[in-house]
Amino acid sequence: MSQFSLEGVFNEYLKTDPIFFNKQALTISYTPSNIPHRERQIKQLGIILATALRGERPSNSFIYGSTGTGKTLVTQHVCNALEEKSKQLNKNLKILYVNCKMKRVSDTEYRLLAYLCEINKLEVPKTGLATEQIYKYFFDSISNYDGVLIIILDEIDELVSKVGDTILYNLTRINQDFKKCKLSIIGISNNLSFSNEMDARVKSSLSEEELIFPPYNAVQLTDILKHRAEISINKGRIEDGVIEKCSALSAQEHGDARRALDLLRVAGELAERKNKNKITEEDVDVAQSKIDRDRINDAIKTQPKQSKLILYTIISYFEKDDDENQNLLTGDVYDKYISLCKKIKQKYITQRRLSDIISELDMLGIINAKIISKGRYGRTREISLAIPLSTAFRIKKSINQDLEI
DNA sequence: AGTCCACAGGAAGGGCAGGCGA
DNA sequence: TCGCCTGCCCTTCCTGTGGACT
Repeated sequence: MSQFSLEGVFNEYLKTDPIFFNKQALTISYTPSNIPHRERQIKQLGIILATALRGERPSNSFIYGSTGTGKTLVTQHVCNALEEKSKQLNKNLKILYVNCKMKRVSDTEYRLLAYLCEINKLEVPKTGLATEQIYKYFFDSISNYDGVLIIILDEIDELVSKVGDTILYNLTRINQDFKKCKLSIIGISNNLSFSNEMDARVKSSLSEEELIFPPYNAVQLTDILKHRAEISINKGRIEDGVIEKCSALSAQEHGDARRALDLLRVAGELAERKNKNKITEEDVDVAQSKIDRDRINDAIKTQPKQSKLILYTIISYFEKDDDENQNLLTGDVYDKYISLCKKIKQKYITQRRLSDIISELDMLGIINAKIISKGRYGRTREISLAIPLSTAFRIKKSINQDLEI
């Protein structure tokens, strides 16, 4: 067996001329000192929250905008500044930030409250208590707090779709029940039509102020990327057109700045690994497919066994390149899925459940499931793959290894 | 205009795993 | 260990629906 030397790998790496000098600046966790093209929103939110500096309750606000439009960044930026200022003025201000999408942290009423307790420095069990009890703990913890409390609920649409709006209703009641604590809620949502899904009372008390974050266009994205590249990538290491390409690709995807930053970062990493002098447009292309692949792989890894089996069934169907070109319908998937389960001696689920799983796979962007009506022959979903065949085959292979089909 | 197909998808609840306090 | 709680995955039962067919 040939002995390969890690020492060699490390030395080789250290010999290369690094492309980045501060890669952190190209990640979402980085908060830049200035946020281009969001001046209006920063000012608007600043005006709303400034009332906290006089010890008054800021209006509840709702922030809308699709992914990567700077909602979270702007909110955190304004809140940080507010916190700083309130310290100078010796005012009581507490800001609790929760990302409602984080699995196992805040995707249920109980977990959200437990998390709020936790970041409010109150220890509660992660599970085991009645939800009422956890409400009591949280309310007790803030009932005597004399000051302004701002709760930021990021991805609030996820929360409401999973657990309903009861929790929001209960939170908005705090101001009536407690005299000292002045609570303001900032809801951040990717879904523009989301507020229509809420109870009218919750909606009216939550949306006292509304801010809209429009998607960035390609020119604005270029601007943002140039600014970030300056503080993260060594001079002269980006080929002309790379930043523009990242911007253009991301502008197509609803003006998502996060995506643009990821593209540039991953392209840089790829170029660095190949020991290239400059990041090229070709690296951006490779980065694009790598990001898609990683996203899908991560999504599939966390899926339950039955989801994997169903996805396996669907991919197997498209693998056969017979010229029938027939559409795959829910009923077909179910039949094929049942025979697969019988073949490998697995328990199988009902069609009702399968229907839900197909919806989930659709939402994950792995398949397209369009509802169609075939008139006399019923109403069903037409299923196709939303990912390249090559990626699908790779996924199938990994499910195969995982489940030993 | 009415029928009927093949589902979609809502509602309610079961069973199990896992965590907690007593 | 037991009882209680939540989360997750699932089933059962049900109503709703778009459009080809009669």
